[in-house]
Amino acid sequence: MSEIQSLARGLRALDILETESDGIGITGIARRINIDKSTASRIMKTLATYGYAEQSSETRRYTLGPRLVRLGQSLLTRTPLRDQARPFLRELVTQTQECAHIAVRASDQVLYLDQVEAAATLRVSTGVGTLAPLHCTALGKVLLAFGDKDIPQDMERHTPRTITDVAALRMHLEQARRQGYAIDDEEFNHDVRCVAVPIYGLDGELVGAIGISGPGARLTLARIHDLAQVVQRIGQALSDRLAYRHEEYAASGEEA
Amino acid sequence: MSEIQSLARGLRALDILETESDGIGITGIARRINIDKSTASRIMKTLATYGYAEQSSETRRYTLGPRLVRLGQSLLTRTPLRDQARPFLRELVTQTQECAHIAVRASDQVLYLDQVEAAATLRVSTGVGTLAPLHCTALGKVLLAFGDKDIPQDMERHTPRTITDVAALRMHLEQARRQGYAIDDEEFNHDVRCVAVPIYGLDGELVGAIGISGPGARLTLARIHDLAQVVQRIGQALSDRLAYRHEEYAASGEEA
DNA sequence: CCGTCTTGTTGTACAGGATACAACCCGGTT
DNA sequence: AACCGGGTTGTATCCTGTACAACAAGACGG
Repeated sequence: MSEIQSLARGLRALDILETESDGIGITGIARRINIDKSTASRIMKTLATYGYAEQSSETRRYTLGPRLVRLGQSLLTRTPLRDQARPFLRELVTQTQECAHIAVRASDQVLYLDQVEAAATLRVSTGVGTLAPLHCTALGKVLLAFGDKDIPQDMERHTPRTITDVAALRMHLEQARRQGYAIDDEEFNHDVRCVAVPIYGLDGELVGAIGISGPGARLTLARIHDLAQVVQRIGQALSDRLAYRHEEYAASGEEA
Repeated sequence: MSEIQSLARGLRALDILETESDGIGITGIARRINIDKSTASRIMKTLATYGYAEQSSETRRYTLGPRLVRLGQSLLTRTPLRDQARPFLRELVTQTQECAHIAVRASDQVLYLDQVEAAATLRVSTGVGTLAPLHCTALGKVLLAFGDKDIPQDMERHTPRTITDVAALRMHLEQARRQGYAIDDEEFNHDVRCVAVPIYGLDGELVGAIGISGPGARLTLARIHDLAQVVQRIGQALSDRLAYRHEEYAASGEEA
C-alpha cells in the first residue's frame, strides 16, 4: 500500500545489477527477485529506456546504465565540500602516511564522499560512495558527537569491540566531544583503527567529518592520539577554508 | 504495455531531483510529472526506502539519495580503463595545455568517463558522466570510425558545421580511419575544437577514445593537426599499457 | 489568537495496469 | 532436424496503483 511494488522491483533490479559486473540476463534477474521473466523483461526495458540500465545488443545481458554515472556525480559535486577537501586529504596523507577519508551524514549512515590512498602496501581502502554505520566508525561517531541529530536505534555488532549499548555510546561520545576527536578502535573492522574530527561550515554548523584509517599494527593506540593532533589541525584548516569561501560568496553575490 | 508506468514515473522523479539541487517537495514533483500528490508521495517514499532518494526530516523536501553515488561509482570503476587512463590524461594536459577527456560508448552516445582540466582561464570543461552525441564530437567519431557498430540514425544539428548527412559522415569517418584520428571542428559547440584517437584493449578491440578539446582561437585547424601527433602517441602508450596490464592480471591472478 | 493557505500523509473504492501464463522466436548444441 | 536455454510478445485476470477526499501540521497575516 505505502510501497509501490513495481517501482520497488525496478530498484531491486538495479541493486542486483550492481553486484553483477559482467551483466546479467533476464532469467537471472527474474530468479533473484522471484518474478516471472516476462515481468522482468518489461522492468528492464523500462530501466533501459530511461538510461538506468543498458542492454548489450549481442549478449542481451543487462548492466548498469550511463544515467547513473551522471546522477551519482551530480550528488557528489553538489556539495562543494568534496572539491574543497581534496587538497586537505592529500596533505593528511603526506603527513600521516595513512589513508584519508571525508564523509557526510546520509540519513542514518556515513557516506564516504572521497578518499586519498596512502602509498603503503598494507592500507585501508573504502570505496567512494560507501555507506557505513554511524555508531562504530570514527567518522560516524564524529557526526553523532558534534551534530544535533540523535543516535540511531539499532547498533549492530561488527566486532567484539563494537559498542552496542546506547548509554555506553553516549558516554563515549561525550568524551569525544571533550577531546575534540573520535577514534574507532577496531569497532567496525578487525585490525583497523581510525581517527576523525568534525568539519564546520560557514555558520558553525557541522557539515561532515574528515579522518584517517590504517592497520592496527601501525596505528597503535598510543600513536593514534598523537596523530589526532595532526588530523585536528588539518580539519580546522579545512573548516577555516570553508568559512572563508563563504565570505567571498556573500561579498560578490550580494547585488545579484 | 511494454513500459511499466509506475517504474517510469519513479525514474522520471529521479531525473527531476537531479535538476533541483536544493531539493523539491511532493507537490512540486506531482506537478512536474502530472500526477496526484498522493501518488507522488508513495513513489518518493519507495525511492527513499531503497536509498535512491532522501527526505529531509525538517523541510520534508526530497533530494537524490546516497545509493546513487555508489551505483555511479561502481559503474565508473568497473571498467579499469578509467584508473589506467588518469596519468595519460594528465600527461596529455601538460603536453598540450588543453583539457583532456576519456570516453566510452554507451548505447548510441558518448559517455565521458573522466577529464583533467588545463590551467588556462579559458577552457573547455565537460562534466564526468556527461552524455553527448556520437556524430558531432571527436571522441564520438573515433568510436564510430574504429568500432564495429553502425552509425545512429538521427543526426541532430547542433551548429552550422554539424554533419547531418549519413553519406557525408561515412566519408568523413573513412578519412579519420586513414589518418588515425578524428577531429571535431565546431560541430557540437561553437568555438570548440577537439582531436581524439582510439584506445584498444588486449585483444585489439576498441574500448574507448581519448582526446583534447579547447577554444577555437587557441586550437586552430593548423595546430590541431600537429597536436594530433601528440594525442596519437599518448593514446598508443595507453593502449600498450592496457595490453601489458592484462598479462599481469593473468599472471598474478588478482584476489577478490 | 484565530482563520486561512499550503504542503504532506493516510483511507478507500474503483479501474486501469501490472502480472503470470503461454506461445513464439532465435542461436547454439547434440 | 530436433532440442534446449533464454528473451520477447499477446492476452486475460485480478491485483495494485491511482485519484479523490479527508486529515494533520506548519506558515502567514490579520
